[in-house]
Amino acid sequence: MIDIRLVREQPDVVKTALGRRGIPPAEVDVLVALDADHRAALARQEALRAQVKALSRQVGEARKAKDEARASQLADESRRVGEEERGAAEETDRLADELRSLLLVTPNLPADDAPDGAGPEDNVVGRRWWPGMDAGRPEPEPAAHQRVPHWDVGAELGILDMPRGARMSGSMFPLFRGAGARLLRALTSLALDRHATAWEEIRPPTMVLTETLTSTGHLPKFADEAYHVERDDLWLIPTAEVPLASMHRGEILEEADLPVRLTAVTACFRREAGAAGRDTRGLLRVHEFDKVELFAFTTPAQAAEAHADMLARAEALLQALELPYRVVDLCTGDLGAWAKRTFDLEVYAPGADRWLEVSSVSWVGDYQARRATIRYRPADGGPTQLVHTLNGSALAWPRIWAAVVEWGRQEDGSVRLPEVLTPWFGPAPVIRAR
RNA sequence: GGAGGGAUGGCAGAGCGGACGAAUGCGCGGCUCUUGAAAAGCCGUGGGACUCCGGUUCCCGUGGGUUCGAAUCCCACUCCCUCCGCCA
Repeated sequence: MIDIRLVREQPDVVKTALGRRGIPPAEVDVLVALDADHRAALARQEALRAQVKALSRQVGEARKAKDEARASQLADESRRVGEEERGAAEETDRLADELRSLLLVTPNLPADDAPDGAGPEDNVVGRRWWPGMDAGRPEPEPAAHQRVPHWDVGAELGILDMPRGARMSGSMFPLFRGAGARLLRALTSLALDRHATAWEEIRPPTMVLTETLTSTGHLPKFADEAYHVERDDLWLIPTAEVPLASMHRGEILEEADLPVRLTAVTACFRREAGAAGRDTRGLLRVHEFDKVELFAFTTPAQAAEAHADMLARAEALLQALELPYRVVDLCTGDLGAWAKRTFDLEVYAPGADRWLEVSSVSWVGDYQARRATIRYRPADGGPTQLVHTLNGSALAWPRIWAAVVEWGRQEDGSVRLPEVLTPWFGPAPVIRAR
Protein backbone atom coordinates (compact mmCIF):
# COMPACT_ATOMS: atom_id res chain seq x y z
CA MET A 1 0.00 0.00 0.00
CA ILE A 2 1.05 3.53 -0.59
CA ASP A 3 1.15 5.95 2.35
CA ILE A 4 -2.28 7.51 2.88
CA ARG A 5 -0.60 10.41 4.67
CA LEU A 6 1.35 11.27 1.57
CA VAL A 7 -1.88 11.11 -0.44
CA ARG A 8 -3.49 13.47 2.08
CA GLU A 9 -0.65 15.96 2.43
CA GLN A 10 0.80 15.96 -1.08
CA PRO A 11 -1.88 14.69 -3.46
CA ASP A 12 -0.14 16.32 -6.40
CA VAL A 13 3.04 14.34 -5.82
CA VAL A 14 0.99 11.14 -5.80
CA LYS A 15 -0.96 12.16 -8.90
CA THR A 16 2.23 12.83 -10.80
CA ALA A 17 3.85 9.58 -9.72
CA LEU A 18 0.81 7.38 -10.43
CA GLY A 19 0.19 9.34 -13.62
CA ARG A 20 3.46 7.91 -14.91
CA ARG A 21 1.77 4.51 -14.70
CA GLY A 22 -1.20 5.81 -16.60
CA ILE A 23 -3.51 6.21 -13.61
CA PRO A 24 -5.89 9.19 -13.92
CA PRO A 25 -5.63 11.88 -11.20
CA ALA A 26 -9.33 11.48 -10.39
CA GLU A 27 -8.51 8.19 -8.66
CA VAL A 28 -6.26 10.03 -6.24
CA ASP A 29 -9.02 12.54 -5.56
CA VAL A 30 -11.30 9.67 -4.58
CA LEU A 31 -8.70 8.51 -2.06
CA VAL A 32 -8.33 12.00 -0.63
CA ALA A 33 -12.09 12.40 -0.19
CA LEU A 34 -12.57 8.96 1.36
CA ASP A 35 -9.74 9.61 3.78
CA ALA A 36 -11.21 12.93 4.89
CA ASP A 37 -14.65 11.36 5.41
CA HIS A 38 -13.14 8.52 7.36
CA ARG A 39 -11.20 10.77 9.68
CA ALA A 40 -14.24 12.95 10.34
CA ALA A 41 -16.32 9.88 11.17
CA LEU A 42 -13.57 8.56 13.43
CA ALA A 43 -13.41 11.83 15.35
CA ARG A 44 -17.19 11.72 15.89
CA GLN A 45 -17.08 8.14 17.05
CA GLU A 46 -14.19 8.66 19.44
CA ALA A 47 -15.86 11.67 21.06
CA LEU A 48 -18.96 9.55 21.73
CA ARG A 49 -16.83 6.72 22.98
CA ALA A 50 -15.06 9.04 25.41
CA GLN A 51 -18.46 10.12 26.69
CA VAL A 52 -19.54 6.53 27.32
CA LYS A 53 -16.33 5.82 29.20
CA ALA A 54 -16.70 8.91 31.37
CA LEU A 55 -20.33 8.11 32.18
CA SER A 56 -19.55 4.50 32.99
CA ARG A 57 -16.87 5.61 35.40
CA GLN A 58 -19.41 7.83 37.12
CA VAL A 59 -21.86 4.93 37.37
CA GLY A 60 -19.21 3.03 39.31
CA GLU A 61 -18.58 5.98 41.59
CA ALA A 62 -22.27 6.48 42.25
CA ARG A 63 -22.65 2.80 43.09
CA LYS A 64 -19.77 3.04 45.51
CA ALA A 65 -21.44 6.04 47.13
CA LYS A 66 -24.65 3.98 47.44
CA ASP A 67 -26.48 6.52 45.29
CA GLU A 68 -28.56 4.03 43.28
CA ALA A 69 -30.89 6.62 41.76
CA ARG A 70 -28.03 8.61 40.30
CA ALA A 71 -26.28 5.43 39.15
CA SER A 72 -29.23 4.20 37.15
CA GLN A 73 -29.83 7.64 35.70
CA LEU A 74 -26.20 7.79 34.51
CA ALA A 75 -26.44 4.25 33.18
CA ASP A 76 -29.48 5.21 31.12
CA GLU A 77 -27.67 8.15 29.67
CA SER A 78 -24.61 6.08 28.92
CA ARG A 79 -26.76 3.49 27.16
CA ARG A 80 -28.26 6.19 25.00
CA VAL A 81 -24.85 7.61 24.03
CA GLY A 82 -23.61 4.08 23.51
CA GLU A 83 -26.29 3.43 20.92
CA GLU A 84 -25.32 6.59 19.13
CA GLU A 85 -21.70 5.50 19.23
CA ARG A 86 -22.57 2.16 17.67
CA GLY A 87 -24.14 3.96 14.73
CA ALA A 88 -21.08 6.16 14.35
CA ALA A 89 -18.82 3.12 14.52
CA GLU A 90 -20.68 1.45 11.67
CA GLU A 91 -20.10 4.50 9.52
CA THR A 92 -16.42 4.61 10.47
CA ASP A 93 -15.95 0.91 9.68
CA ARG A 94 -17.73 1.23 6.36
CA LEU A 95 -15.51 4.11 5.30
CA ALA A 96 -12.37 2.37 6.57
CA ASP A 97 -13.23 -0.75 4.54
CA GLU A 98 -13.91 1.29 1.47
CA LEU A 99 -10.66 3.20 1.82
CA ARG A 100 -8.65 0.05 2.44
CA SER A 101 -10.16 -1.81 -0.50
CA LEU A 102 -9.20 1.00 -2.80
CA LEU A 103 -5.74 1.33 -1.28
CA LEU A 104 -5.17 -2.42 -1.71
CA VAL A 105 -5.52 -2.19 -5.48
CA THR A 106 -3.60 1.07 -5.86
CA PRO A 107 -0.12 0.37 -7.25
CA ASN A 108 3.13 1.64 -5.80
CA LEU A 109 4.72 4.96 -6.77
CA PRO A 110 7.49 4.28 -9.28
CA ALA A 111 11.05 5.34 -8.44
CA ASP A 112 12.12 8.72 -9.80
CA ASP A 113 14.74 7.11 -12.02
CA ALA A 114 12.48 4.40 -13.45
CA PRO A 115 12.11 5.16 -17.18
CA ASP A 116 8.77 6.50 -18.34
CA GLY A 117 6.76 4.47 -20.79
CA ALA A 118 3.40 3.01 -21.67
CA GLY A 119 4.23 -0.67 -22.04
CA PRO A 120 6.91 -3.32 -22.64
CA GLU A 121 7.90 -1.63 -25.91
CA ASP A 122 9.24 1.32 -23.90
CA ASN A 123 11.49 -0.73 -21.62
CA VAL A 124 15.11 0.38 -21.72
CA VAL A 125 17.54 -2.30 -22.82
CA GLY A 126 20.78 -1.68 -20.99
CA ARG A 127 24.08 -3.50 -20.88
CA ARG A 128 24.64 -6.83 -22.55
CA TRP A 129 27.00 -9.66 -21.74
CA TRP A 130 28.21 -12.74 -23.57
CA PRO A 131 30.90 -15.33 -22.94
CA GLY A 132 34.30 -13.98 -23.86
CA MET A 133 33.10 -10.38 -23.99
CA ASP A 134 35.71 -9.31 -21.45
CA ALA A 135 38.43 -10.87 -23.61
CA GLY A 136 37.24 -8.83 -26.58
CA ARG A 137 35.41 -11.62 -28.39
CA PRO A 138 32.38 -10.60 -30.46
CA GLU A 139 28.86 -11.59 -29.59
CA PRO A 140 28.37 -15.27 -30.44
CA GLU A 141 26.48 -16.08 -33.63
CA PRO A 142 24.39 -19.25 -33.19
CA ALA A 143 25.33 -22.07 -35.57
CA ALA A 144 22.71 -24.08 -37.47
CA HIS A 145 22.91 -26.93 -34.94
CA GLN A 146 22.06 -24.43 -32.17
CA ARG A 147 18.96 -23.25 -33.97
CA VAL A 148 16.90 -26.22 -32.71
CA PRO A 149 14.25 -25.33 -30.14
CA HIS A 150 14.68 -26.94 -26.74
CA TRP A 151 11.42 -28.89 -26.97
CA ASP A 152 12.88 -30.74 -29.95
CA VAL A 153 16.27 -31.17 -28.30
CA GLY A 154 14.54 -32.37 -25.14
CA ALA A 155 12.51 -34.96 -27.04
CA GLU A 156 15.53 -36.14 -29.08
CA LEU A 157 17.61 -36.75 -25.97
CA GLY A 158 14.74 -38.00 -23.81
CA ILE A 159 15.29 -35.35 -21.15
CA LEU A 160 12.06 -33.36 -21.51
CA ASP A 161 8.72 -35.16 -21.91
CA MET A 162 5.95 -32.61 -22.39
CA PRO A 163 3.33 -35.16 -23.58
CA ARG A 164 3.66 -37.22 -20.43
CA GLY A 165 3.60 -34.08 -18.29
CA ALA A 166 0.32 -33.19 -19.99
CA ARG A 167 -1.01 -36.72 -19.40
CA MET A 168 -0.76 -36.30 -15.63
CA SER A 169 -1.52 -32.60 -15.24
CA GLY A 170 -2.61 -31.07 -18.53
CA SER A 171 -0.72 -28.84 -20.89
CA MET A 172 2.08 -26.56 -19.72
CA PHE A 173 3.17 -28.87 -16.90
CA PRO A 174 6.67 -29.98 -17.89
CA LEU A 175 8.14 -33.35 -17.00
CA PHE A 176 11.91 -33.57 -16.93
CA ARG A 177 13.64 -36.92 -16.98
CA GLY A 178 17.10 -38.39 -16.65
CA ALA A 179 19.85 -35.87 -17.27
CA GLY A 180 17.17 -33.22 -17.79
CA ALA A 181 15.92 -33.66 -14.25
CA ARG A 182 19.47 -33.82 -12.97
CA LEU A 183 20.23 -30.55 -14.73
CA LEU A 184 17.51 -28.81 -12.71
CA ARG A 185 18.87 -30.23 -9.49
CA ALA A 186 22.39 -29.12 -10.41
CA LEU A 187 21.23 -25.59 -11.18
CA THR A 188 19.45 -25.33 -7.83
CA SER A 189 22.46 -26.60 -5.90
CA LEU A 190 24.79 -24.30 -7.76
CA ALA A 191 22.67 -21.23 -7.04
CA LEU A 192 21.87 -21.96 -3.42
CA ASP A 193 25.47 -22.82 -2.56
CA ARG A 194 26.61 -19.52 -4.01
CA HIS A 195 23.97 -17.47 -2.23
CA ALA A 196 24.31 -19.28 1.08
CA THR A 197 27.48 -17.35 1.89
CA ALA A 198 25.47 -14.25 2.79
CA TRP A 199 21.86 -15.30 2.44
CA GLU A 200 20.04 -17.64 4.81
CA GLU A 201 18.61 -20.64 3.02
CA ILE A 202 14.89 -21.15 3.65
CA ARG A 203 12.54 -23.90 2.54
CA PRO A 204 9.14 -22.29 3.04
CA PRO A 205 5.66 -23.79 2.59
CA THR A 206 4.27 -23.49 -0.92
CA MET A 207 0.62 -23.24 0.14
CA VAL A 208 -0.24 -20.05 1.99
CA LEU A 209 -3.10 -18.15 3.63
CA THR A 210 -5.05 -15.41 1.88
CA GLU A 211 -3.40 -12.89 4.18
CA THR A 212 0.05 -13.99 3.05
CA LEU A 213 -0.78 -13.48 -0.60
CA THR A 214 -2.39 -10.13 0.21
CA SER A 215 0.74 -8.87 1.95
CA THR A 216 2.81 -8.99 -1.21
CA GLY A 217 0.16 -7.38 -3.42
CA HIS A 218 -0.91 -10.49 -5.38
CA LEU A 219 -4.36 -10.31 -3.78
CA PRO A 220 -6.96 -9.02 -4.18
CA LYS A 221 -6.01 -7.69 -7.61
CA PHE A 222 -4.48 -10.75 -9.24
CA ALA A 223 -6.60 -13.58 -7.84
CA ASP A 224 -7.14 -15.01 -11.33
CA GLU A 225 -3.43 -15.63 -11.70
CA ALA A 226 -3.13 -17.90 -8.66
CA TYR A 227 -4.25 -21.46 -7.96
CA HIS A 228 -6.65 -21.63 -5.04
CA VAL A 229 -7.37 -24.75 -2.99
CA GLU A 230 -10.97 -24.07 -2.17
CA ARG A 231 -11.65 -26.69 0.50
CA ASP A 232 -8.92 -25.37 2.77
CA ASP A 233 -8.85 -21.81 1.48
CA LEU A 234 -5.12 -21.96 0.72
CA TRP A 235 -3.27 -20.58 -2.26
CA LEU A 236 -0.36 -22.09 -4.20
CA ILE A 237 2.47 -19.58 -4.29
CA PRO A 238 3.36 -17.98 -7.62
CA THR A 239 6.87 -17.24 -6.29
CA ALA A 240 8.87 -17.74 -3.08
CA GLU A 241 8.65 -13.97 -2.67
CA VAL A 242 5.20 -14.57 -1.17
CA PRO A 243 6.08 -16.75 1.84
CA LEU A 244 9.43 -15.00 2.36
CA ALA A 245 7.75 -11.59 2.62
CA SER A 246 5.64 -12.99 5.46
CA MET A 247 8.67 -14.30 7.38
CA HIS A 248 8.61 -11.14 9.49
CA ARG A 249 5.01 -10.12 9.03
CA GLY A 250 3.77 -8.17 12.05
CA GLU A 251 7.25 -7.94 13.56
CA ILE A 252 9.39 -5.05 14.69
CA LEU A 253 13.01 -5.78 13.81
CA GLU A 254 16.09 -4.18 15.32
CA GLU A 255 18.09 -2.03 12.94
CA ALA A 256 21.20 -4.00 13.91
CA ASP A 257 19.57 -7.13 12.46
CA LEU A 258 19.09 -5.52 9.06
CA PRO A 259 19.48 -6.27 6.30
CA VAL A 260 17.81 -9.67 6.61
CA ARG A 261 18.68 -11.62 3.48
CA LEU A 262 16.97 -14.85 2.53
CA THR A 263 17.19 -17.31 -0.33
CA ALA A 264 14.85 -20.16 -1.15
CA VAL A 265 14.06 -22.63 -3.87
CA THR A 266 10.41 -23.50 -4.35
CA ALA A 267 8.04 -24.68 -6.98
CA CYS A 268 6.06 -21.75 -8.37
CA PHE A 269 2.51 -22.08 -9.65
CA ARG A 270 0.89 -19.76 -12.15
CA ARG A 271 -2.42 -20.08 -13.92
CA GLU A 272 -1.23 -17.79 -16.74
CA ALA A 273 -4.88 -16.92 -17.28
CA GLY A 274 -4.04 -13.68 -19.04
CA ALA A 275 -1.60 -15.39 -21.39
CA ALA A 276 -3.82 -18.24 -22.58
CA GLY A 277 -2.73 -19.43 -26.00
CA ARG A 278 0.60 -17.57 -25.96
CA ASP A 279 4.00 -19.22 -25.64
CA THR A 280 2.45 -22.66 -25.35
CA ARG A 281 5.44 -24.58 -26.67
CA GLY A 282 8.06 -26.16 -24.50
CA LEU A 283 9.26 -24.30 -21.45
CA LEU A 284 8.58 -20.74 -22.55
CA ARG A 285 5.60 -20.49 -20.23
CA VAL A 286 4.56 -23.22 -17.79
CA HIS A 287 2.11 -23.61 -14.90
CA GLU A 288 4.64 -25.08 -12.48
CA PHE A 289 8.35 -24.38 -12.30
CA ASP A 290 11.25 -24.25 -9.87
CA LYS A 291 12.90 -20.98 -9.07
CA VAL A 292 15.59 -19.82 -6.65
CA GLU A 293 14.58 -16.55 -5.08
CA LEU A 294 16.45 -13.85 -3.18
CA PHE A 295 14.55 -11.69 -0.70
CA ALA A 296 15.73 -8.86 1.56
CA PHE A 297 14.33 -6.73 4.36
CA THR A 298 16.37 -3.52 4.67
CA THR A 299 16.34 0.00 6.03
CA PRO A 300 15.52 2.57 3.35
CA ALA A 301 19.21 3.52 3.26
CA GLN A 302 20.30 -0.08 2.62
CA ALA A 303 17.85 -0.74 -0.19
CA ALA A 304 19.92 0.50 -3.12
CA GLU A 305 22.90 -1.63 -2.17
CA ALA A 306 20.73 -4.71 -1.67
CA HIS A 307 19.12 -4.14 -5.05
CA ALA A 308 22.51 -3.94 -6.75
CA ASP A 309 23.74 -7.02 -4.89
CA MET A 310 20.74 -9.08 -5.99
CA LEU A 311 21.16 -8.06 -9.60
CA ALA A 312 24.89 -8.84 -9.43
CA ARG A 313 24.16 -12.31 -8.03
CA ALA A 314 21.68 -13.14 -10.76
CA GLU A 315 24.13 -11.89 -13.39
CA ALA A 316 27.01 -13.84 -11.88
CA LEU A 317 24.99 -17.03 -12.25
CA LEU A 318 24.23 -16.31 -15.89
CA GLN A 319 27.91 -15.64 -16.49
CA ALA A 320 28.87 -18.86 -14.75
CA LEU A 321 26.41 -20.65 -17.03
CA GLU A 322 27.96 -18.90 -20.07
CA LEU A 323 24.63 -17.56 -21.30
CA PRO A 324 24.41 -14.29 -23.27
CA TYR A 325 22.03 -11.90 -21.59
CA ARG A 326 20.85 -8.31 -21.44
CA VAL A 327 19.63 -6.13 -18.60
CA VAL A 328 16.26 -4.46 -19.10
CA ASP A 329 15.17 -1.48 -17.03
CA LEU A 330 11.37 -1.75 -16.85
CA CYS A 331 9.47 1.39 -17.74
CA THR A 332 6.64 2.74 -15.57
CA GLY A 333 4.05 1.19 -17.89
CA ASP A 334 5.43 -2.33 -17.49
CA LEU A 335 6.51 -2.20 -13.84
CA GLY A 336 4.78 -4.70 -11.52
CA ALA A 337 2.10 -3.15 -9.31
CA TRP A 338 4.20 -3.20 -6.15
CA ALA A 339 7.62 -2.42 -7.62
CA LYS A 340 9.32 0.97 -7.58
CA ARG A 341 12.13 -0.12 -9.90
CA THR A 342 12.73 -3.42 -11.63
CA PHE A 343 15.54 -4.86 -13.72
CA ASP A 344 14.76 -7.92 -15.80
CA LEU A 345 17.49 -10.20 -17.04
CA GLU A 346 16.79 -11.73 -20.42
CA VAL A 347 18.71 -14.61 -21.89
CA TYR A 348 18.86 -15.20 -25.59
CA ALA A 349 17.67 -18.66 -26.64
CA PRO A 350 18.93 -19.40 -30.18
CA GLY A 351 16.61 -22.35 -30.90
CA ALA A 352 13.43 -20.57 -29.93
CA ASP A 353 15.05 -17.39 -31.27
CA ARG A 354 13.76 -15.24 -28.44
CA TRP A 355 14.94 -13.30 -25.46
CA LEU A 356 13.62 -15.07 -22.36
CA GLU A 357 13.00 -13.33 -19.05
CA VAL A 358 14.85 -15.43 -16.50
CA SER A 359 15.08 -12.98 -13.62
CA SER A 360 13.26 -9.97 -12.30
CA VAL A 361 14.91 -7.97 -9.54
CA SER A 362 12.72 -5.42 -7.79
CA TRP A 363 12.96 -2.74 -5.18
CA VAL A 364 9.53 -2.57 -3.54
CA GLY A 365 10.14 0.23 -1.03
CA ASP A 366 7.73 0.11 1.91
CA TYR A 367 4.72 -0.98 -0.16
CA GLN A 368 4.68 -4.58 1.08
CA ALA A 369 5.98 -3.64 4.53
CA ARG A 370 2.95 -1.40 5.04
CA ARG A 371 0.54 -4.15 3.96
CA ALA A 372 2.28 -6.64 6.23
CA THR A 373 3.28 -4.19 9.02
CA ILE A 374 6.96 -5.03 9.03
CA ARG A 375 8.90 -2.35 10.88
CA TYR A 376 12.27 -1.75 12.46
CA ARG A 377 13.44 0.17 15.48
CA PRO A 378 16.18 2.62 14.45
CA ALA A 379 19.46 2.24 16.33
CA ASP A 380 19.31 5.91 17.39
CA GLY A 381 16.12 5.22 19.35
CA GLY A 382 13.79 7.09 17.00
CA PRO A 383 10.25 5.92 16.27
CA THR A 384 9.69 2.63 14.48
CA GLN A 385 9.75 2.76 10.70
CA LEU A 386 8.62 0.51 7.88
CA VAL A 387 11.33 -1.62 6.33
CA HIS A 388 11.93 -1.86 2.62
CA THR A 389 11.58 -5.17 0.83
CA LEU A 390 13.36 -6.38 -2.28
CA ASN A 391 13.05 -9.56 -4.27
CA GLY A 392 14.79 -11.11 -7.20
CA SER A 393 14.95 -14.40 -9.02
CA ALA A 394 18.34 -16.06 -9.22
CA LEU A 395 17.15 -17.79 -11.25
CA ALA A 396 14.00 -19.27 -12.83
CA TRP A 397 15.08 -22.70 -14.08
CA PRO A 398 12.92 -23.85 -16.99
CA ARG A 399 13.91 -20.98 -19.25
CA ILE A 400 17.54 -21.34 -18.15
CA TRP A 401 17.25 -25.03 -18.92
CA ALA A 402 15.97 -24.13 -22.38
CA ALA A 403 18.81 -21.69 -23.07
CA VAL A 404 21.50 -24.05 -21.77
CA VAL A 405 20.20 -26.87 -23.93
CA GLU A 406 19.87 -24.74 -27.07
CA TRP A 407 23.27 -23.04 -26.77
CA GLY A 408 24.93 -26.32 -25.81
CA ARG A 409 23.61 -28.38 -28.69
CA GLN A 410 26.47 -29.75 -30.80
CA GLU A 411 26.56 -30.94 -34.39
CA ASP A 412 26.07 -34.57 -33.36
CA GLY A 413 22.91 -33.62 -31.42
CA SER A 414 24.43 -34.01 -27.94
CA VAL A 415 24.38 -31.10 -25.51
CA ARG A 416 27.56 -29.66 -24.09
CA LEU A 417 26.97 -28.21 -20.61
CA PRO A 418 28.82 -25.29 -19.02
CA GLU A 419 31.95 -26.28 -17.09
CA VAL A 420 30.50 -24.99 -13.83
CA LEU A 421 28.21 -28.06 -13.80
CA THR A 422 31.15 -30.46 -13.62
CA PRO A 423 30.40 -31.42 -10.01
CA TRP A 424 27.09 -32.96 -11.19
CA PHE A 425 27.95 -34.17 -14.67
CA GLY A 426 31.66 -34.96 -14.52
CA PRO A 427 34.50 -33.30 -16.46
CA ALA A 428 33.66 -32.00 -19.94
CA PRO A 429 29.95 -32.36 -19.10
CA VAL A 430 27.74 -33.57 -21.92
CA ILE A 431 24.20 -34.90 -22.26
CA ARG A 432 23.86 -37.59 -24.94
CA ALA A 433 20.89 -39.46 -26.31
CA ARG A 434 19.99 -42.43 -24.14
C1' G B 1 -9.69 -37.56 13.74
C1' G B 2 -10.76 -37.94 19.50
C1' A B 3 -9.89 -36.05 24.82
C1' G B 4 -7.86 -32.34 27.89
C1' G B 5 -4.92 -27.74 28.86
C1' G B 6 -3.39 -23.02 27.17
C1' A B 7 -2.79 -17.99 24.33
C1' U B 8 -1.51 -11.15 28.57
C1' G B 9 4.23 -6.19 27.17
C1' G B 10 11.42 -8.13 24.67
C1' C B 11 10.95 -12.68 28.05
C1' A B 12 8.72 -14.99 32.48
C1' G B 13 4.26 -14.26 34.91
C1' A B 14 -0.08 -11.84 38.01
C1' G B 15 -4.85 -9.98 37.14
C1' C B 16 -10.77 -13.07 36.41
C1' G B 17 -16.63 -6.98 35.88
C1' G B 18 -15.29 -0.44 37.65
C1' A B 19 -8.95 4.88 36.78
C1' C B 20 -5.94 -2.01 33.98
C1' G B 21 -2.16 -0.39 28.79
C1' A B 22 -2.07 -3.77 32.77
C1' A B 23 1.37 -5.87 39.37
C1' U B 24 6.00 -8.27 40.05
C1' G B 25 10.60 -10.36 38.36
C1' C B 26 14.17 -10.62 34.47
C1' G B 27 16.10 -8.02 30.38
C1' C B 28 17.21 -3.21 28.30
C1' G B 29 18.48 2.38 28.70
C1' G B 30 19.95 6.56 31.84
C1' C B 31 21.77 8.45 36.45
C1' U B 32 24.10 8.12 41.59
C1' C B 33 28.08 5.85 44.22
C1' U B 34 33.22 3.98 42.39
C1' U B 35 40.14 4.95 40.09
C1' G B 36 37.36 1.48 36.76
C1' A B 37 34.11 -2.64 36.86
C1' A B 38 30.77 -5.44 39.69
C1' A B 39 27.25 -4.98 43.50
C1' A B 40 23.68 -1.61 45.39
C1' G B 41 20.25 2.44 44.88
C1' C B 42 17.17 5.86 41.96
C1' C B 43 14.59 6.91 37.39
C1' G B 44 12.85 5.27 32.79
C1' U B 45 11.38 1.43 29.25
C1' G B 46 5.12 -1.73 24.09
C1' G B 47 2.61 -0.54 19.41
C1' G B 48 -0.98 2.15 16.30
C1' A B 49 -4.77 6.00 14.75
C1' C B 50 -6.67 10.97 15.23
C1' U B 51 -5.29 15.79 17.16
C1' C B 52 -7.53 22.53 18.07
C1' C B 53 -0.40 19.31 20.39
C1' G B 54 -4.09 20.39 25.75
C1' G B 55 -5.41 15.69 24.63
C1' U B 56 -8.83 11.68 22.62
C1' U B 57 -9.03 6.70 21.16
C1' C B 58 -7.72 1.53 19.87
C1' C B 59 -4.77 -3.02 20.81
C1' C B 60 -4.41 -8.54 26.72
C1' G B 61 -4.63 -14.84 19.90
C1' U B 62 -8.89 -13.41 15.99
C1' G B 63 -14.09 -12.27 15.19
C1' G B 64 -18.88 -11.70 17.33
C1' G B 65 -22.09 -11.11 21.81
C1' U B 66 -23.73 -9.70 27.05
C1' U B 67 -23.19 -5.07 30.13
C1' C B 68 -23.84 1.70 31.96
C1' G B 69 -18.71 -0.40 31.87
C1' A B 70 -14.96 -6.41 29.44
C1' A B 71 -8.00 -8.49 29.72
C1' U B 72 -11.86 -10.31 33.08
C1' C B 73 -18.54 -13.28 31.49
C1' C B 74 -20.76 -15.98 26.85
C1' C B 75 -20.26 -17.98 21.61
C1' A B 76 -17.40 -19.20 17.23
C1' C B 77 -12.74 -19.64 14.97
C1' U B 78 -7.27 -19.93 14.75
C1' C B 79 -2.76 -21.38 16.75
C1' C B 80 0.30 -23.87 20.58
C1' C B 81 1.07 -27.90 24.33
C1' U B 82 -0.08 -33.04 26.45
C1' C B 83 -2.27 -37.86 25.60
C1' C B 84 -4.77 -41.41 22.12
C1' G B 85 -5.57 -42.84 16.93
C1' C B 86 -3.62 -42.58 11.90
C1' C B 87 0.58 -41.69 8.86
C1' A B 88 5.54 -40.20 4.78
